[in-house]
Amino acid sequence: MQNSSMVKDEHEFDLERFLPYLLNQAAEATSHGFHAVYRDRYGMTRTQWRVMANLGKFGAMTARDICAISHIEKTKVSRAVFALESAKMLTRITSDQDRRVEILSLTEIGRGVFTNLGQLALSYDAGLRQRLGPKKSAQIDALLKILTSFPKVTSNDKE
Amino acid sequence: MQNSSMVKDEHEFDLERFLPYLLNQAAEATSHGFHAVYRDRYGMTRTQWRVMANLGKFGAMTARDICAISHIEKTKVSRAVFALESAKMLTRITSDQDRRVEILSLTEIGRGVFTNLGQLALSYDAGLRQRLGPKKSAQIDALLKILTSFPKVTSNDKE
DNA sequence: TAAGATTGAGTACTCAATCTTG
DNA sequence: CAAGATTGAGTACTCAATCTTA
Repeated sequence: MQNSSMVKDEHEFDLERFLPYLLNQAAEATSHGFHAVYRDRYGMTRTQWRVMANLGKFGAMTARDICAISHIEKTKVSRAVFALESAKMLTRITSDQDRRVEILSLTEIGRGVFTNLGQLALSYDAGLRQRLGPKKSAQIDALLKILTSFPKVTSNDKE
Repeated sequence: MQNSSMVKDEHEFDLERFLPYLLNQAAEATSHGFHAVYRDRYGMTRTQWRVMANLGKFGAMTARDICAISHIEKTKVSRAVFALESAKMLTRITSDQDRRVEILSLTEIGRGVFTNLGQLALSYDAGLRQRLGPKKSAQIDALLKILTSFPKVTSNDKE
C-alpha cells in the first residue's frame, strides 16, 4: 500500500469519480419522481412525454423536427407518436407540399394533458431548484449545457 | 402576448429548462462514447460494466452489497452477474455462514478486463474534465453529489 | 438515389412473483 | 415470515432493413 491516508489512488479507476456515471446517477435520482407522475396519471413513457413537451412548446411540427430538436432517435419518436395518436392526444396530417411528411400536433385532449403535466413539471423542477438555491441552480444549468454540447468523445466516430 | 422580448414566459413549461431532462441529456452525451468502448471490445452492457467496476474497486462482495452501494436494481445485478459469469469474468462462491449468500469476485480474466477498461475510463474521464477545466470539474462533482443525495421527490412515496 | 418515416429482430429494463435458506 | 437472489411477463430500446414519395 503506497497510500497511508484514506484517499484513493487517483491512478486507479473509481466509478464514484467517473463523470458519466455521476451524471447518470443524478439524472435517475431527479427523473424518478416525475416519471412516476406521467406514467401513473396518463400511462405515458418518457419519450411520449418528451414528444408531447416539444409539440406543446413549439406547436405543429414533423417527427423529423422533433428528432433534430431533442436528439431523440427517430424510431423512438415514431413509436411515441403512434402511442400518443392511439391515446387521442395527437393527430397527424400529411403535408400537401411533400407527401412523405406528416405534420404532428396535439389534440385538445393532448393540450389539456400537456397543460396539466407542464404545471406539475414546473413545480417539480422548482422543488429541485429550491433545494439547490439560485446560485447553484444557475451553475448546474451552465455546466450541463457545456457537457451536452461536447462533440462525441470516441476514438472511432462513425457518423 | 405579454412579453415583447424573446424570453420565454417563465410560467410556461419548457423542456429545455427542466433539470431532469438536462441531466439526462448530459448523461447521454457523455456516456455514449464510453458505452461504445465496453460494448464493442467486450460485449458488455452498462450494468455489467458497473458491476465489474464495483468488484474491481472493492474486491469480493455479494450481489446485495453491489445493490446497496451503486443503487442498481437487484434483478439487473442478478442478470449482469450471470452474464459476467458466463463470460468467465466472474465467479461466485456460496457462503459457508449463510447459504443464501453468494460471494462474487472477478476472475483473472475479469481483473484483466477491468484493468484495461479502467485505464480507458480514466482517460475518457480526463478528456471530459479537461474540456471543463479544473474549477468547473470540481463544481459539477459537488453539484451532482447534492442532486443525487436528494430524497425522492414525489407526492406518494411508497417505499 | 435520398429523405421522411415505419417495421422487425434481438436486447435490456421493470415489477411482481417465486425459490431457497435463515 | 424475512432476506438474498432468480425468474417470467410485459414494455421499451437499438440497429439494420424496409416502405413510400421526391
